[in-house]
Amino acid sequence: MKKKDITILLVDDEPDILEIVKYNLTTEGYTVETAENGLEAIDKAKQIKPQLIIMDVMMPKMDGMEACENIRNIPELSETVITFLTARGEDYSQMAGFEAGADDYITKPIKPKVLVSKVKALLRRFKKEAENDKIKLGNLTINREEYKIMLGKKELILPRKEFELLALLASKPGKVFKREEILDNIWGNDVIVGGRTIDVHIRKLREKIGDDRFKTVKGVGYKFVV
Amino acid sequence: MKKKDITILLVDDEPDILEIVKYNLTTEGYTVETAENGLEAIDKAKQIKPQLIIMDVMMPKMDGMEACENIRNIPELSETVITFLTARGEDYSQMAGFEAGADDYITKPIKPKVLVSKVKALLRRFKKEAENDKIKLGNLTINREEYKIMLGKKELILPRKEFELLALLASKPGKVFKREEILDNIWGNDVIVGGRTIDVHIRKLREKIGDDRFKTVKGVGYKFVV
DNA sequence: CAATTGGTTATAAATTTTTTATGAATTATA
DNA sequence: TATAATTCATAAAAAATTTATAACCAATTG
Repeated sequence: MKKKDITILLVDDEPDILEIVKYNLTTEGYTVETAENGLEAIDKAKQIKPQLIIMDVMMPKMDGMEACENIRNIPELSETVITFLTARGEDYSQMAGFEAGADDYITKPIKPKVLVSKVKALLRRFKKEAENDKIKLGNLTINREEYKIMLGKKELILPRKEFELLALLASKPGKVFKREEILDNIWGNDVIVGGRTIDVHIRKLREKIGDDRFKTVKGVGYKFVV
Repeated sequence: MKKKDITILLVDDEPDILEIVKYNLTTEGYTVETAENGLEAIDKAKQIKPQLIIMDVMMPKMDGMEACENIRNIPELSETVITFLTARGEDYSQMAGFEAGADDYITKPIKPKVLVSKVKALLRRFKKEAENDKIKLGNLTINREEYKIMLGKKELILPRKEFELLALLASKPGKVFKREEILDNIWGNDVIVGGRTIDVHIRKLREKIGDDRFKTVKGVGYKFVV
């Protein structure tokens, strides 16, 4: 499952919060839907079957708690993770919230990074499904679960960075991944590495997987070809 | 959109910070404007419509927070990304800033490389616009994602400049692109190249794609014909 | 501490890009 | 029309950029 296919339902009565949280999650690549109160949330949840619901506790019409209980009773949403937005210190709501079936809390005021990493953590189990997917390309199989590569009959164990790089390039054979793109995906955009780091990893992959599978597009990046 | 067309508004009351950050971003190729307080920032933002505003939180006359709120209320700047400069550990500012409509934070002390990569990340969504599309013209297909050309059944890999030139001309078949226009688009306004550079690239394209596809309009420029 | 991994650096190699020089084509002009 | 002046085409050389690779170092792991 790609990030884009992960839908998050965001419920809050303050448009400002909706906007900024939605922005941050959308930027991360998730699909985000919004609702402004509990009733609307239940409706939307039924429709879009989100993987995650982020919901304010206090809302007009129907508060988060009540909505949560309702949603928990909908069988097709049993897999959905529900997390509450709550003002820091509102301990009582947490207790009550857990009884209502919430999985986690995010405290206000919201910090973008905390929010995003929390969401990622909560969605990990959904991503795992995707990660378990084996990528098969000709005689090459990338098995994420066991972190190994099958090259024909031969089994290869790659170090993490090499594995990730291969997995990235192989996730879209033919596509040229720009250096910047590779760095963002595998190193993260805060990590600074020298200009030759990618080359070195590519070389190692070429040694192990085969020289001809990795094409250099000079001035642009690299691509994996089948 | 080329980097040069991306304008960043930098707001800080310390001239040292302005200078060093401006230097780093200018070196990267961005156009950088500066302001020294919130009031000036709002003025300038209206004028130059920057894609990104990097603003100190604490400033005289009007602090970053207030300026941020103001800017967020200007419709034509709704797409502008705002990020704060904040001393590490100033958590309180993050909370408040988030509510004021900030998108991200950069913590002081500023590390140039981190700054630059962060800026790149923030601007990514603007750049993404023009990136992913195939141009099809008769038996010629320009595939930007894979950085390759299909000429009938034949696959061609062009060097970057040639690829960009072809993509530019082919983006409007029939239109005559003036030399100046080509230079602006592919080399950028401030890169100075000799008078024969374009010709040479055209010749290479003619060799690879076909002599008759590129028409010379003497005294004006070149056009691509189908 | 030995082995592995992730990363850097220096240098070589490859390729791309630009310039240069010369001739051809076109346009302007006497 | 002949001549001069522009402008472009082309091949080849030169310069600049970008990548490949080996060797090395630091951090981590067991």
